[in-house]
Amino acid sequence: MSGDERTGLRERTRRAVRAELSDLAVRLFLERGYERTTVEDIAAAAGMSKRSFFRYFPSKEDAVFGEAEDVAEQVAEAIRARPEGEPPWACLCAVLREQQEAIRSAQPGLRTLRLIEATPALRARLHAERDRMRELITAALREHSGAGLDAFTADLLTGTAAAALEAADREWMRSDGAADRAALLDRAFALLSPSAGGQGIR
Amino acid sequence: MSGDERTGLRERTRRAVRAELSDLAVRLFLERGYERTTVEDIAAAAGMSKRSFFRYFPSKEDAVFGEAEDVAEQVAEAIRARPEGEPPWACLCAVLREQQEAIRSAQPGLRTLRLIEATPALRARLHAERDRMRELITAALREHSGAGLDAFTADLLTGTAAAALEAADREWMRSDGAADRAALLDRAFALLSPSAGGQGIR
DNA sequence: CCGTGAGTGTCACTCGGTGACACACACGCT
DNA sequence: AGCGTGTGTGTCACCGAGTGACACTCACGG
Repeated sequence: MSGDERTGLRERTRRAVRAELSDLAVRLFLERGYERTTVEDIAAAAGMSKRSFFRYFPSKEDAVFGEAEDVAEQVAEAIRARPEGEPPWACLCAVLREQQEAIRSAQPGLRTLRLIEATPALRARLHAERDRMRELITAALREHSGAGLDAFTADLLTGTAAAALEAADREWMRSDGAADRAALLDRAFALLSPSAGGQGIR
Repeated sequence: MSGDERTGLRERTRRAVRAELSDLAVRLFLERGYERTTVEDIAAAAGMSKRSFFRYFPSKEDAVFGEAEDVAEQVAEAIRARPEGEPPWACLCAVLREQQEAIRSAQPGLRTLRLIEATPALRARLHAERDRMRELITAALREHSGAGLDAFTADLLTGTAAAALEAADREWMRSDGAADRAALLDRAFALLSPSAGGQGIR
């Protein structure tokens, strides 16, 4: 190897091209729509061949989702680090509250989110991503809570937590990004835990 | 028109071919996997051309999902028919309990469900379907509950209900179809409504 | 017997995605 | 200097899901 200060030259240029390509792709999708923009359009606009596009992204969708660092691993880790004997729902709430910044920074911004929302293929992809994460988190939660937590209840718990996150996200989008996401998440959890004194979900 | 007893001859034969084709497709998918089975394989096995397959189903996926009658419309109707002033969560629980037979008879059976579970493309499609239904139901719920129910809470409610249904379904699949789905759904709702006396989710 | 229309096969095409090959360029080595 | 070698690239050929267009063939009613 040669002059690889920090992260290596090749890796750096590759990342730069990827980012530029992703940016370009999203811009074109927003202008002309996802379906009406072909991979060849993007490649041509970037001055490369279709084949080269696929050397940067395994699929057209991936140009939108870009990196999507695996925040699920981090959340799972945080769950395992929780005090033993803590009730699973409290554990989930606490971790999601703690990690919400990390979760969101790993997700697309408002304008990209709108694009995804409006495009069936991208929505499907987002769902798949979230499903994968939920599975990891469910496993971590069961590991944390021992034999007292059956698979059924664990599914229900993570499913409910996902609903809270999603409702908060949707409300945030409705407000054009103006709403306080942390406060929304708190509100969602409060509604789901009527014991806390609120009027709850009922 | 000619001899159209009941539903019309053409319509009947069309339905019959569709059903046969769908059956054949699912069988092939289970044998050789969804991705490794081409539309041409299915068409050939059914003695028709690829083009004709697409005259019966708009896409390969649709051969699996078949009819999927719109049960969401029915559920929305049931929500609107509920007594005025009923709290939204109670309304949701009651309607989903009442309609669960209808909901399930409109959904694929165990073996098809497993196929879907194992195939990313089909999972995505199922999610999309469920999303569409959830939107209809959310709208109906807001209509039923008047101005007291904001969009955020409505999203949270239907999202949570969806989590209950999904958890019940997953447990049912885990039990190879042996579990009592109605009882599972009741358990899920009970866990989500700790006020009822159970230990709840916390 | 003749029209009409629905169902079909065939062909050509688009678009996402993959494999194979050849070329160019930058590096490290002797 | 010349030589490999690895990495990025373009090109070409291909597959599979869909779509559009056109021609054919039956079964039907007139």
